[in-house]
Amino acid sequence: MTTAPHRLRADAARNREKILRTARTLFAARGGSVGMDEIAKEAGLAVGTLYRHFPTKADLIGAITSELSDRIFTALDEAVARIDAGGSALEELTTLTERISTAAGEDRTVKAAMSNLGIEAAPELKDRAMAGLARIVEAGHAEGTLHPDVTAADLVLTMSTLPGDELPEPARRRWVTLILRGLTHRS
Amino acid sequence: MTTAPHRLRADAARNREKILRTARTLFAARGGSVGMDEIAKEAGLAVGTLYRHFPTKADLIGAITSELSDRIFTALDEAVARIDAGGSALEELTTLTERISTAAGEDRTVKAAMSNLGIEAAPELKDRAMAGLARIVEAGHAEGTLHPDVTAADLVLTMSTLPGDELPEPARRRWVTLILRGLTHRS
DNA sequence: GCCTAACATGAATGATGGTTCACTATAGGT
DNA sequence: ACCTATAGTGAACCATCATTCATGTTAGGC
Repeated sequence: MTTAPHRLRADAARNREKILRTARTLFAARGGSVGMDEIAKEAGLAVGTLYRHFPTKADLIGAITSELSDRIFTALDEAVARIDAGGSALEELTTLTERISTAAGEDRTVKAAMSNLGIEAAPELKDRAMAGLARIVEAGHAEGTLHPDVTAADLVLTMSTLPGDELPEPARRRWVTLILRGLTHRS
Repeated sequence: MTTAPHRLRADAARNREKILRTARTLFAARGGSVGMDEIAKEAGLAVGTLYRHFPTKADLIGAITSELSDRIFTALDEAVARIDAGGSALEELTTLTERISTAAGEDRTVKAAMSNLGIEAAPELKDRAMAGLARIVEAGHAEGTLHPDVTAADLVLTMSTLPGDELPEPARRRWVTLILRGLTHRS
């Protein structure tokens, strides 16, 4: 993709990892409002070093958000795979929603990424999400467990409005229950 | 309540209103991130004047949020009154949710106030909300239109997670439909 | 062991935004 | 008309941040 001709020097590679690890933790706990200075200090480095690796704060956030997207899409793909292998769509949807809800409660980056999906996410990401969710919706309709008029867009809506750490865990759990009730077919 | 011995001078009263009017509009459109300088300029006043009336930005936001709470509680009380007068709980809940959803989409202060209800709102406010919503829940159970295990806390959850202007109007409408489906009794 | 391209450092810069205050203006009672 | 308590003004102050850059350090090829 990028030209990337140079192998990183050993110390540089080490520092890069330290930065990513630290930023992951701080962003998870307190969101994108943590300062670059604090990230650097916490990583035991100077700000300048941080900027050598990530020319902009947006770049740093982007790198971390990107890692995250991978993990989330993996979970989605696995759910779809299990459904294709004969698994229950309702069960997979439930588990997936619960997992993302928990993650959104524990990591503000997850919450932010999810909120973004609903609105200004790169079309590329949104399309990939829609594609996976569409498979789940299809299977749910075939199963008769999903309300007939529910669409993939509804699931995007569901995922993107999942509450974050502003709500305590029990409330988040309850929330998932209520939402899924609205999506599933009346028995 | 407060000692409030002094009548405001005419020009001061006029300016106070100008400030509130302007702040209402700006906060509605862009949230609490609008600067004090901008509010003052837009109101045709100097910042110092703004600070004479509201010693702190938090005070200004508080004043506006407070006005808002009144309007929202009025809507809630009216809904309860109509139910007491024999109206349908389901219908009132639907209308109330739709109204608040629309308001949250058009006014960021509403959205913020609602989000706050879920978490760090003054117990006084939360209690008042719970009381009104409890009446609706009761009536809904009696009617058989609300899912038996739904509680007032669930309605607080519903109201406090209503999406704001990050979602377009149709998505907000759809969202209300889905949520209400999760709350109402399976027919 | 030397040398230098890579890398790290952290004080300084510039932008933003809340808040203050010494000074000026005026409403409204006399 | 006059006086003064009230009110208004806006430049300046300060804290917070992202970002830069002149200077010092070091990994790793020779």
